[in-house]
Amino acid sequence: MIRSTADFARHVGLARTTVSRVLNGQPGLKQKTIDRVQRALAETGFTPNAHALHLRGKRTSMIGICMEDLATPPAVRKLATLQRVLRARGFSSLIEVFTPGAGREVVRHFLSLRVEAVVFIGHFHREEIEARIAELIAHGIPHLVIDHYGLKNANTVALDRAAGMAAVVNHLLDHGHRRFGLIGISKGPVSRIDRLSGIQAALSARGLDFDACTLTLDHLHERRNDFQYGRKLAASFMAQPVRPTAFLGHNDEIAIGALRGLRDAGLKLPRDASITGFNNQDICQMTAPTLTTVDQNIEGTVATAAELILAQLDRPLRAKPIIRTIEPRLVIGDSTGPVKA
Amino acid sequence: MIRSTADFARHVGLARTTVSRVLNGQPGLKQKTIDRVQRALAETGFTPNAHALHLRGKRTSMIGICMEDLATPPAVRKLATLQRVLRARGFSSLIEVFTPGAGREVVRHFLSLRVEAVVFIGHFHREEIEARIAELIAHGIPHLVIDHYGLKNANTVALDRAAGMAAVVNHLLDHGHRRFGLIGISKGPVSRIDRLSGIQAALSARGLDFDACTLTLDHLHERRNDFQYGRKLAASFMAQPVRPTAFLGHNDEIAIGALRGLRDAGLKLPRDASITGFNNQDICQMTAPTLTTVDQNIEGTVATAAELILAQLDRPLRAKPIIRTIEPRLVIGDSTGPVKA
DNA sequence: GTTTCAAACGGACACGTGTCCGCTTACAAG
DNA sequence: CTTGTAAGCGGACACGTGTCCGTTTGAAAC
Repeated sequence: MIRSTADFARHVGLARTTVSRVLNGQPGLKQKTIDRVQRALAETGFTPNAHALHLRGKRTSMIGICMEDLATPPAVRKLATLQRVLRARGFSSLIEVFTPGAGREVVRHFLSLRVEAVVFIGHFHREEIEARIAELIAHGIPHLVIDHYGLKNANTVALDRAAGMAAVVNHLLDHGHRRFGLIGISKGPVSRIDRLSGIQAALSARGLDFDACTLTLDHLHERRNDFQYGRKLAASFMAQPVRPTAFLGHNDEIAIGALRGLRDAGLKLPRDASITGFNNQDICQMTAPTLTTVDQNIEGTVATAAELILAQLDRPLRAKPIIRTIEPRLVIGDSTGPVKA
Repeated sequence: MIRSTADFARHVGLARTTVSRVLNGQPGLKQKTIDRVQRALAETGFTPNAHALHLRGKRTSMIGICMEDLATPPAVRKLATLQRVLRARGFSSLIEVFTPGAGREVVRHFLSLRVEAVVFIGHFHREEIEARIAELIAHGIPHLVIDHYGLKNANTVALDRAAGMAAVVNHLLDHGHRRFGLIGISKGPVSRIDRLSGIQAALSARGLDFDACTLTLDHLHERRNDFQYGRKLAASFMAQPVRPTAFLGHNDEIAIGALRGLRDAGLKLPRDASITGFNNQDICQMTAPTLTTVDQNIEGTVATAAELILAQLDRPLRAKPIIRTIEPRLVIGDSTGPVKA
């Protein structure tokens, strides 16, 4: 078994140094010798040990990617896109799921492998990820966070979810809606570009009061962010004495669940109610009616992210964190329409 | 910047060898010294260079994973599950998309990184993947193929799709159906465990003729395996003089597309027609009616795959390929029912 | 002050690689 | 046959690590 250039050179019948010079394209070699080595290379499939190369000073060309999870379609699409972009630039992707509490091990592992940068995709436990980022900075390793906006000292690329929700709300306001049901959009700690702040901004821009215009029933069911949760919430809304004319879903699954819940209650959409999702997943086109939603512009997000990461590789570490906001795009489907007269 | 145990030892004020002995838990050290090193370790976050460790003889604990694509939900679920299982066993996952023509580079890259095994997930260009597997065998690297059944000399774990389709067909036969429309299930080269062979087997087991009982219109539209394709196919079926009473979808998306197409044409399901999918994705529970489908048992598949891969690591390479077949499970939804009287 | 011994030190080596550099070939020109 | 030179040979080194082993240190015991 050929395990080293020494083995390989023996196999070809040349000195190790000569083979090495061929492999690295150095001059002063007879064409015949070069051909001989190339042929043996193709035959045996020998590949120099990447670890030894790195030890000698070669860059690892590895990028660590920490995923919040590998279950939600938008997260996976970001990962897939990022992997493709990085691969095209000659980098390989080391992927780990950043489970709460195991973050330290994940980042240590990346550090021990001397990755050139670490990308985080998703939303994380704030203190934990900030500690990891601080660790990376201390080691001089570039990092980038996709999605989780508002972290201290973190280079971030995040969708302007507020703008997305504002577009949705404006679209519905234009259709005459004034009472909004929030499906899975809870009130809590909010950053500048979160969904809730976008709703608030859009409403107050038209002189409407947020609390008067919106209704949330999230406390009635265990929060799950999926189809069944949306369905249950819709049923609960139907049981209310006065119900909203439009429903804002936290994501597409939950919106489709709510859509189903409303139809179960006998409503025709968009005649009797409007409903919107978020993310523009494939399923938005599979429902009847098709779902009005917000496209994340994942291509743009990842392109920006890749650019930022790669730009950091050869330069010294920046002191000031880089923040980029991605503009979403409203995708109008058949699930929204004029408010019922 | 601390880049080596030498740097780190200098930082702590100890000899490199002493630090190394602490890191590797050797005896004969004063507790005070151990504590001093541990503390500095926690403070600086120093991690020994994994590449140097491997050069010294330590295993890489890396597994290469070749994906056919990262876009289809079942493939991603397999990846996510496999990654989780491997991580739990202390292995990290190096993921690459195996684009046609680039297979050689991907495998070479894995070899240069001295991965301990390579897993392929999906269906690939037959000759290319067989060449890659031969290359891996020649290098003494264990491999495993998930899904692509029938490859020469390949260790394989694959779903028995024939059994899945047979279960579906039997379910429909029990409901009195005798005319089946194939939605995206084309006749072509077929392996023993492919969907088509399952349909054929189930029909002939009841003395029915395959060609008389099935109808395919795949030639009418460009093959795409998605929602829109299913929808178009359903419309085409509706235009036929005699139409099937049951439709067999190649996957869930296509089935849901067909379901939509049939409803567009005014049919009520399952009263006027039955329809089935394949894969048991989340969306099967989101449609009205819910979709009868076939569950892949991804957990079982991946558990088997992981077990096989890990079992190969410490033993010498087997001469005979290992083949495991996974039994699917019929999931009955509301999209199938008795044939219209 | 002397002895004793645990504990730390530090030089060496191997792992696989690329590169430098002095040495040995072999072949062609004279 | 002598000389010149291009081409290949092979020893050495560094990279970061763990481990072996002989040497030094320092504090406790006497």
